[in-house]
Amino acid sequence: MPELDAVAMEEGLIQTWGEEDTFQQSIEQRRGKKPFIFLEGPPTANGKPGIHHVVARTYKDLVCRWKAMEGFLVERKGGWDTHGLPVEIEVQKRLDLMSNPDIIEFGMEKFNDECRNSVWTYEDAWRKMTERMAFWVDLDNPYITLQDNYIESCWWALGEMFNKGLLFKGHKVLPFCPQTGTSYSSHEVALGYKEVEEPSVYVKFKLQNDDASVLAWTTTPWTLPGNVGLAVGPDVDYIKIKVNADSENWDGRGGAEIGEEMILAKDLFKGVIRHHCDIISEYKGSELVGMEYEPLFPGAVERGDSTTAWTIIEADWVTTTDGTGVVHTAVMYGEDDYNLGMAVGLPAQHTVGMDGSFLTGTHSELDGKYVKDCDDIIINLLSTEGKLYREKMYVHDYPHCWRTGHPLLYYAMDSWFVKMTAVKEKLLEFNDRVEWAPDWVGEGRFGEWLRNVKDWAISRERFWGTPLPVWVCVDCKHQHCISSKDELQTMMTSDSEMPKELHRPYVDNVKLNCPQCGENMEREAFVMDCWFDSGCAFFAQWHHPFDGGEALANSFPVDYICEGVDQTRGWFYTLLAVSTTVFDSPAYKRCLSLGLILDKEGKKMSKSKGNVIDPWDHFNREGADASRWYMVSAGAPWSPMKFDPNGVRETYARFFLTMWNIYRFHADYAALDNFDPEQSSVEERSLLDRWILSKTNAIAHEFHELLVSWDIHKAARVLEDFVVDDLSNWYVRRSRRRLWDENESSDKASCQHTLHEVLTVVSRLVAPISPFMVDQIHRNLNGTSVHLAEWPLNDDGASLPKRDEVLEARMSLVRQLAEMGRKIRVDAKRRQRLPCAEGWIVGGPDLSEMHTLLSEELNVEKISLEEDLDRFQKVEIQPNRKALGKKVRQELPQVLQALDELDDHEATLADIQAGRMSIAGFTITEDDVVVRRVERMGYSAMTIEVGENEVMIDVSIVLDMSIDDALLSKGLAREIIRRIQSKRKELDLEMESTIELDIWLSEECPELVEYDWEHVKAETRARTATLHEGEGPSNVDFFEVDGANISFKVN
RNA sequence: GGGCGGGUAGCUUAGGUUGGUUGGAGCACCCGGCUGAUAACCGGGAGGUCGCAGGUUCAAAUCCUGCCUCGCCCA
Repeated sequence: MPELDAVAMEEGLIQTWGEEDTFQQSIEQRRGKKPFIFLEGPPTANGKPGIHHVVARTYKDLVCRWKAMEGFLVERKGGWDTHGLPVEIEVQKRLDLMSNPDIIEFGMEKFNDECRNSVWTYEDAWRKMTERMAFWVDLDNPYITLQDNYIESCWWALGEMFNKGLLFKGHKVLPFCPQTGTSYSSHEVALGYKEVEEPSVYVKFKLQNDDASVLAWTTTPWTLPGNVGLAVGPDVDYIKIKVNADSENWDGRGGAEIGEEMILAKDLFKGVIRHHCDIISEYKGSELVGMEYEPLFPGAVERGDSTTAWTIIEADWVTTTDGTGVVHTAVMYGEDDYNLGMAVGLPAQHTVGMDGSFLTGTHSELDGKYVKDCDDIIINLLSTEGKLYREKMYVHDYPHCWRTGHPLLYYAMDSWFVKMTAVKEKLLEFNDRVEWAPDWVGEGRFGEWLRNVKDWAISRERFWGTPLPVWVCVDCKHQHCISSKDELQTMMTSDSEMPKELHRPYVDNVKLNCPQCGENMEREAFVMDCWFDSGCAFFAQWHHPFDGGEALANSFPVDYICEGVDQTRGWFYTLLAVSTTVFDSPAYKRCLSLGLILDKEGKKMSKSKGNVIDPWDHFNREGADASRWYMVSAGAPWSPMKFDPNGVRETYARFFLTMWNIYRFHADYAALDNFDPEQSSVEERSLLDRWILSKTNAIAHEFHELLVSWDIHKAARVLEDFVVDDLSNWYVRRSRRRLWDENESSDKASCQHTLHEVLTVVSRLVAPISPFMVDQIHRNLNGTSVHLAEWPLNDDGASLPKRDEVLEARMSLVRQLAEMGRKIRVDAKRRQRLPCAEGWIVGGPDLSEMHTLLSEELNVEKISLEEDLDRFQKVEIQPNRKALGKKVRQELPQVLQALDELDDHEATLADIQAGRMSIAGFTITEDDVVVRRVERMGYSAMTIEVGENEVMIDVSIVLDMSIDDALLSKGLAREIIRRIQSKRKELDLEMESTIELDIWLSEECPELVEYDWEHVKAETRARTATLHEGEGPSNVDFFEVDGANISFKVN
């Protein structure tokens, strides 16, 4: 058996899987079985795959593999997300196209071609990563969001929403750059914050039926012509002041006459008003509501049918942290403003065009000018009209265009919405049906989001995406939403052509005949939010409803999705949004939400920080098995994971190497003995075998239960501990001698069968998480791939070996006693190789069957059960704090101290039993104390408490530390054996080859008796052996024990 | 500002719902031991204000309140 090269083994298996098409087989062999539907959240292949993608794909894969082994039909269709802003930005950067007009000039067709190509930049890298990490998914027949079929399904879904009256056109206030003609996502906005100093103004709004003015503050004077309302907090306190004297130090324009009256928030008045004045009355904000004021720029905005325009209105978000407690409201230039305006019916009219300059008719001095150049003009206008109280320079962070550096304007853009607020109750109800892991993401984070659901703005003023299939009549404004290619064909005008594909600019050229008036209809020039695309994945992947009706019927709602927690408001939401509005159903039954991946310092991984981990570093070093196992066992799936590269190394060394060596131990001897599990059978298993088989049963059940409850990390840890601690460090360690036996023995066969069985079960349990090494092991043991095998729990564990809990408990005790024995030896400075003559177990259950195990482990000649408890043990009384605390409460410290000061525990126990014991006025009963039997001083011994709950027993182990010649001889033999064995290993001898041995014992050596010498010869496979007295020649190996020199030579 | 989650040894973490003996592991470090499956393993040592401050209690890592801090999402 060659040394382990995990990477080579994994690469070899990938090839094997490719050749025998194991993935396809694993599906085909379960054809006809109940399906388990996994939906792949489509990645975008225009970014390089990173370690976080490996994490997500591991969780996706392991659940699918597990379910497949459970007997489900688990088809796994791949998918690619190919639309969206990041794609366009990438291309824009490369081609230096700064703005939408630039793109149009460059040519939309060419631009979209570039986008289409750019989408596949890293497809190969994704494929390689996917294959190398063994994520089994069908990448040869994936769904792709840019394909016409996919788009047609999305159109159909939008058509359904339109027909249900859920689609409407409104405005959305977005950060907008007039220079590039582009609105920005929050991500892009974050790129361009700059600290700037700008004029802010306190403006007097003269009331209609009152002498006073209301004072409002704004940092964007250019929005003042658009003012149509003043917002106050209903519970905020406001005051009316009257100027009674001039200000002593005035800076800049503006001012106030003596006798002038102004209204503002009480809390802010001191910081705002520079004049001497009297407070003449106080109001709650709610009392001001409804008061009318004079428009600042008459005629800039048409009143229309609004009854609330230029009045005071209430808004609960108004605070007194800055300004005047009165918020100037220009409906089209702020999100709060817009929402408030819609709620109370303010006119929604622009005063600024999309080029960033004032519209004609705003004001003669402003019309046609770029708004940011008008601050000064506006301030002057206000000042000369007596409408300015103060100006003040203001420093703040303001978002700027990350390309041009110009300030962004918050601007109400035309936008199409899905009326999610209309289906809020449904969303909540459907969400309740989803099994979330962890549950708090569903109830908390996601539930919170749904309870505050907003209408979904689904249109984007972009080029590369699913075109919005809404056409509007140029004449009668009738709207129509196209639901299919056929419908498009039927409705388009005779001079339109069917688009060559369902993208811009081709669809833009199609005109429809208006069913209302017969005029032409033109498409609304938007593309859809790419989240809409992916939200349609569960049916669009089958081209529903045009094809694959059956595929959908069998696969909806899907059983399982799994993505990062950042998808809560992304994909998790859009799937539910689409399924609720279109299908009146949840989209998925189970959702595993994964934590973010951080570097080992807990920082987010990002290219700029340079702390991104390349998965290939680990694939090529420890392999994909260790990488996957590490990621899964490092913490709960939903916890943020600090990725420590060293952890992968540890996982490899501790778990995989150990597992491989267990396998190799079995395989080496199986090969020597021509072991065949089919041919031979075994009547009776030894105690050790029955124990590890019982543990295997227990661990398989536990592992399964933990997977079911999504505690995947705990499952992995439990299994790892079993393999390392139970299987390797106890079962195999204590079984080595059994397989060394060269004769056929039933005990050896029992051991081989046991290892074969246990390794088979372990392989199957590990397979979903780390699919490589265990497949190799399973193939070698059973001749078939583990991925085609049955899950060990499929028959509720009936095929697993028998459980024997009594045996498990006893073995657990023996192992604890072994540990104690080793500790005793260290304390007594007794070398492990020097045997002890005798050992005693005091108390506890009958472990006589296991005495041999223990004596071998502890190198004790003989272990026996000591019946006379008092020989090595004494009674000790300890407080039962729980019982005593309830009884004596605050007297507990005294009682504890009194108990601690007892010296004759034996007598005290008698008193307690007789009811004669009392402390601080409390009678101490047997329930108040724990009676323990612990080792007596002066013995090399240790005691442990074993049992459960009520029945606790003390068990001690005692070792005899005396030395005699027989022991010394045995110890010497063992020293010699160990040196020669390591020499054999050093010489790289075959296990079965024999040697010629010479030993020289110096005078100081204890006598090596004949029996032990024979033992040396047998153990070291010495063909000839000679024992010399005195110092050995200088050219041979030599070592020292207890001051005596021993030399030896191996040929 | 709001919601959710975290903060335990140098590092990674268990425990926390049910308050009760000395807060468990692994890695790394030191000492010792063992070894013909093992790159391992076993025993010991050192390393902890269980984020901080209050509170409840005879008793708090655990329950309560406030704060600090990190992460994500939202505003």
